[in-house]
Formats: sequence, C-alpha cells, structure tokens
Amino acid sequence: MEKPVDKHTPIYPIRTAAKLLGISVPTLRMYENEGLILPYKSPGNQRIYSEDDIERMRCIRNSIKELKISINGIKTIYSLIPCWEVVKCSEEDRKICKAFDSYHQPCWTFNHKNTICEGRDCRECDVYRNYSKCTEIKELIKKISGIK
Amino acid sequence: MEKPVDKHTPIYPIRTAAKLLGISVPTLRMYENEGLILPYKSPGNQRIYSEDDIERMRCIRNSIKELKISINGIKTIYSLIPCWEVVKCSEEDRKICKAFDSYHQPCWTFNHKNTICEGRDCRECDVYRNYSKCTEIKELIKKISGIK
DNA sequence: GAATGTTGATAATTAAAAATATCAACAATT
DNA sequence: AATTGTTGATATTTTTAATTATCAACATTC
Repeated sequence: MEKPVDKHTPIYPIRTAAKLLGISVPTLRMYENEGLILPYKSPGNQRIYSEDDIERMRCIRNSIKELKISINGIKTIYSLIPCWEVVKCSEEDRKICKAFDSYHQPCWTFNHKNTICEGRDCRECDVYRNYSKCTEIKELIKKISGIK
Repeated sequence: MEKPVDKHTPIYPIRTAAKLLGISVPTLRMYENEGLILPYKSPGNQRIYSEDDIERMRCIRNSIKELKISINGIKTIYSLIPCWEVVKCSEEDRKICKAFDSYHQPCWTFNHKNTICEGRDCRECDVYRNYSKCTEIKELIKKISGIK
C-alpha cells in the first residue's frame, strides 16, 4: 500500500527543490526568510517542499523575473490580502492582530497569539494557499466589495 | 487681487520640481511614463507640478528608496485599488473597463471610453488623489469589506 | 560510523533596475 | 530674435537588489 501523495504533501528536500526551480539553495532560503514561502519542516528542522510549494515558487520567480516586482514589493502586495475576510476573525481579533495593520509583511509572518489564528499552521491556511498571485488577490478584493 | 494657490494648483516647472525633490529631470519624466504621476500639462505641452504632485513624488521616492519597492511593484499595488468603489461605476462600466481587470497598470493609465470616467481628468479623481500610499489603500480595502 | 546533505550566517558576485547624460527640435520668456 | 527651458528619445552610468559561494556545526541516511 503506497502512501497517497497529493500536491500538498512535502516530498522534496531543498536541494531537489532548488534543482527543479533552476535556482540555488541559498536563494530558496532567502525567500523563506523574507516570508514569501513556508516550507514544511521535518522533526530535524530540515525543509521539505511539496508540489504546491514548487508551484508557488514558480509564481514568485515569475513576479521577480518577468513582472519585475521586487521582493519587498511582493511582501507589500501580500500584506494587502484581506485575510480577515478569509479567516472570518472577530472584531476583537482584528483589534489586536498585527497582520490587520501591517503594510509590508504578509499575515503569515506574524504570530497570532489570542486570535482565531492562534495555533493554526499558516501553511494550511487559505490566505497563504489561495492568494499567491495578484490576479487572485484582486479577484478577492472584488468579491469582498460585493461584486460578482 | 492674487490668484488663490492651493496645494492642487500647478506652479512648478519640471526643473524646479526636480530640484525640490533632489532628483533629475529625466527621472521625473520616467516616473510619468510609468504612470506613477500625472502632472498638469500647459497649452504648450509643458509639465507643471503642484504642491500635491511634489508630495506624491516624495511618497513614491520613499517607496523606492526606503521601502525598496520597485516601480513595477508600485504599479501593481496601485492596480489593486478598488477604484470601482470610489467612482461608483455601474456593472456595465465594469464589464468593459480595462482598469477593472488590470493587474499591473493603475486605472488612471487607461482611457475610459464609454464608462463613467470618460472625459474625466484622472488628475482630479479621488482614486488618483487619495490612494498614493499603501496604508491608505489597505484602509480602503478594509472600508469596502464593511469594517470600521 | 562514514558519507552525504542540511543548517544558519557572512562575504562576494552578478544582474538589472534606477538614475543620469546627452541630443536636436520645439516652446516660452524678455 | 535671442536666450533659456522644455520635449521625447536613446545611450550611458550608477546603484543596489538578487543571487551565489563558502563556512563550520549539525542531521540524515544506509
């Protein structure tokens, strides 16, 4: 019996991931330090990437190389995702949530003490998983404004 | 009787504006070509900048130099402004509006044939005037999602 | 337990965006 | 009409973000 491997299951160690993407290992780790990606960490603290992670990285790579958006630009764009509408947090949550008032860091780079997000793995969160492209972000903004 | 000069009145020719900002004339024109700023044009097609324009440029300069957001990053961020909620355009307008489906160009860089924006001067529009900082953009996104 | 891969960190390099210089043609000012 | 400033365009330079190389310490695999 094989273990089922979907696109979200971590399978690639960092060197394989780097090879798949055609970039170096330090670059991959840099993107993580900047908060652009959240790879799974093994019990021994080693990064393991899923097919979804690879796809996300391709998108980020495209933003940098083709669209010429800088890393800080990407972070700022991610910080505009209306995460509060995705996770449906309460007004009290929003009052103390650093992400709600962040303009340059994506919400998944914060800890979420005392909010609905506390203890949740951002890697599993729709905010992180569904809005890696600015097309998707703008569509979300349209949706929450009551359109479509 | 003096003519009243508010912050929106064009007064500075390009060389003066460049001097005020500590940058060169070609740089100022480059920002305009990229769609970051819309200076007033004289009957002889010469650019004249208002105090508001200078302030806007300072903000853009800060984004580039301090926040390290690239020009294409700034354009992408501007394209996320929910302009349709500001100008209150109709569903029919949105259907044909290029800005509504743009992910990398601010709305004020398009022509707006057959929409509520047709013939309007984007320089006078709230979308252009009120949302030059990403703090303001995020606050607008909060507002249209029904918060505050 | 030996071989191979990963970690975080810093230093060095590369790539490319941002800014400037320069140009002849036109506009504004006196 | 002479002087000074502007225009759009292209070429060049400067700056700096992005990437890679390298390291000793630790983890994993067989």
